[in-house]
Amino acid sequence: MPVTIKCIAELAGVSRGTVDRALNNRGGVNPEVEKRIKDIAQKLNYKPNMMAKALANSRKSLTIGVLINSGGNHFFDKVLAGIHKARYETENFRVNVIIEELTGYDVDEQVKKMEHLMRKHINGLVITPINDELVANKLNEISSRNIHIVTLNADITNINKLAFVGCNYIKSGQTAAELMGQITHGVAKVGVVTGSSKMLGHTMRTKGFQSVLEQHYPNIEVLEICESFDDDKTAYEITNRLLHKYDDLTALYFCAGGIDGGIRSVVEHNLQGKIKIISVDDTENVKGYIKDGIISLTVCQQPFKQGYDAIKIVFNMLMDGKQPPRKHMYTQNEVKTKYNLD
Amino acid sequence: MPVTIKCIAELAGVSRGTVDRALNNRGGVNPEVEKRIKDIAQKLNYKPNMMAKALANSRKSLTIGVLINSGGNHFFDKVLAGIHKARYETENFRVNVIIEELTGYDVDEQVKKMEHLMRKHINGLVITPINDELVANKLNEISSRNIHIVTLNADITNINKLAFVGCNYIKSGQTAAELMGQITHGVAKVGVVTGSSKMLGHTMRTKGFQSVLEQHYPNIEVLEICESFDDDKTAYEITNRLLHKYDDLTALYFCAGGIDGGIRSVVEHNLQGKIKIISVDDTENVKGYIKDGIISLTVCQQPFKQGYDAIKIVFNMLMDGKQPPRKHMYTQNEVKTKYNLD
DNA sequence: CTGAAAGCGCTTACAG
DNA sequence: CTGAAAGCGCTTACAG
Repeated sequence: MPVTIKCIAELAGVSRGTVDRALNNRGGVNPEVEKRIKDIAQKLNYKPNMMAKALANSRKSLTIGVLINSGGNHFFDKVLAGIHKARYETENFRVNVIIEELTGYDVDEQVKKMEHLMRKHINGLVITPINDELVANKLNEISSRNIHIVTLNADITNINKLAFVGCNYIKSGQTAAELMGQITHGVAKVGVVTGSSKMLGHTMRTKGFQSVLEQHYPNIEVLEICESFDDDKTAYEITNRLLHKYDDLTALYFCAGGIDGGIRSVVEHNLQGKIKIISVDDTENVKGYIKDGIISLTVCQQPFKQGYDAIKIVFNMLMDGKQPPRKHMYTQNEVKTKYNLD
Repeated sequence: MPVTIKCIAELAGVSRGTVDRALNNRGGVNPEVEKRIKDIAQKLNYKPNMMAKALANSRKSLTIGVLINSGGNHFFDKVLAGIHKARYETENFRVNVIIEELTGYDVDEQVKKMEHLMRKHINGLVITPINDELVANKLNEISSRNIHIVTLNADITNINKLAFVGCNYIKSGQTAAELMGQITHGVAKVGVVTGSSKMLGHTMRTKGFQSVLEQHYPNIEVLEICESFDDDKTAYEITNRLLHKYDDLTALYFCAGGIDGGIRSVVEHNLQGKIKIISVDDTENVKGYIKDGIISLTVCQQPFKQGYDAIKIVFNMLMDGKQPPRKHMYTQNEVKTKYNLD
């Protein structure tokens, strides 16, 4: 028979309302009484019943806004699926989740959409922010209005947020480097195709990749690091250029969007299976390349979990005032190859 | 404003009690009325409020028994942690989780403990079964008494169960083989140290391992497959024997318990870093070997999630009669190397 | 076969 | 500063 607010009320000789006010620091309780109540709760190891809390709270309704750069980017399909699952689960609590999708990385547009969400009176915001000062300023303005912010998949510095949920980009790059070392026996010349130096995550991945090579694999040389801007056409052209320029190139690391374009170039040069390729994420196309033996392995980041957890973190804060356990909630860097793709 | 039982009651012109009885097939409702109610619910897309259901149901109390072969086996530490987390979360619903630990694989003892749990009037059972006929018979007897069974980490055939939660052992072995192929450039002589041919999972791992080598890596030869019975001392002796017998051995696959013993032998022969080693799971010791570069990589199986999900599946069945989505709930085969250990 | 009422544990507007 | 009461949505023993 678990301890309830009723037990505590009886032991403290007060009403249940007072116990509630004391335990939840709602104010307006005689300090001595409050202390007595808290002591009793402590002693009995009181643990509030979440279901009952939720039910009682369901008279108010909350809304969480989501602003996500998922337009035209299939990586985000699974992130969105995770968001939808969390949305479904939290419906019972009268929380609305409104999703705004964005294509590309236009700062003004992102800020505009943030303002749009504000007008809908959101109580929490999940966002894939562009790492830009204008965005940071707007986010700080939002957070100053007591709206809880979680950055999802991409992070931004100097803002007041509840948490970041996403990939540990450094470790992602390090893991790729370590495996590159292992599958090449430590001897290779690598071309790196990244996204954009303006994306914090992309930069960290290449840094992690290089640092491990420098420390542990002196005979792996990074020939060049090029930017695809997450675009297939650009990635195709870059890869073409790399393959022409370096005829001793033996490996490629695709660590951002545009993988399809890069692979097209490799196949057109009839180099599939001849150069070692490591990539990130496991979109349907990447899975196909792995099955075909074109890509050796890919380092993934649990996109579904990212979407799901981001919503749940805001939700927990809104419902119970519970902070997430850490500011940086990293997902696993999952290495996938032919036989553990799903 | 979500649809509630109250809305439906009003529209159907009956009481809320009747709606409840109809929607949950509790019987004793006029068939025509029942149909009318169900039609309305359908039309309004009624979705019961889980919190309210849970609260109302919390007057009955349920108990889930756990019988787990975790004695003296650190692999199960995380499985147990997952079980404890689920136990904590389900406490609010008045479900008791009682855990019985078992050391070793004695059939009689396992059956005895099952009977012991039966006397505590469990409503569900989570078990790591020994694949033995006596155990199967007892499990079928238990399931015939309407107790829901989930097999955890180890499976058993021919029993009536809700689900199996655990590793996809075949894919675990296949993944190891594929990576062995990649890190040896397809040329190696491998010694395999497995657990016991009587453990379904161990057998499947070695099968998966061999099948991929046969199909895709003709120049990797499996020298011998030996059984450690999950014991460090035995694994140590086996590995010693392998290293003496085959002086052309270039790789080892440790795919069950006893890894510490095997590694001790490798180190005593001063072969660390010289032969490629792939293992399973990520106990603290294994993590150390990976950091030291003795083990190249390890294929893990999300033990925490296994424990957590097993309890949750029984719980969902008990609370809402919800079947798990699949009979075989496989966890990810996670490949871990130096930089993505956690 | 059906309804009215009490209850699960917590919250809150209202009255004092 | 505090209590009594109604309410969140669902369930169930009881009476008819």
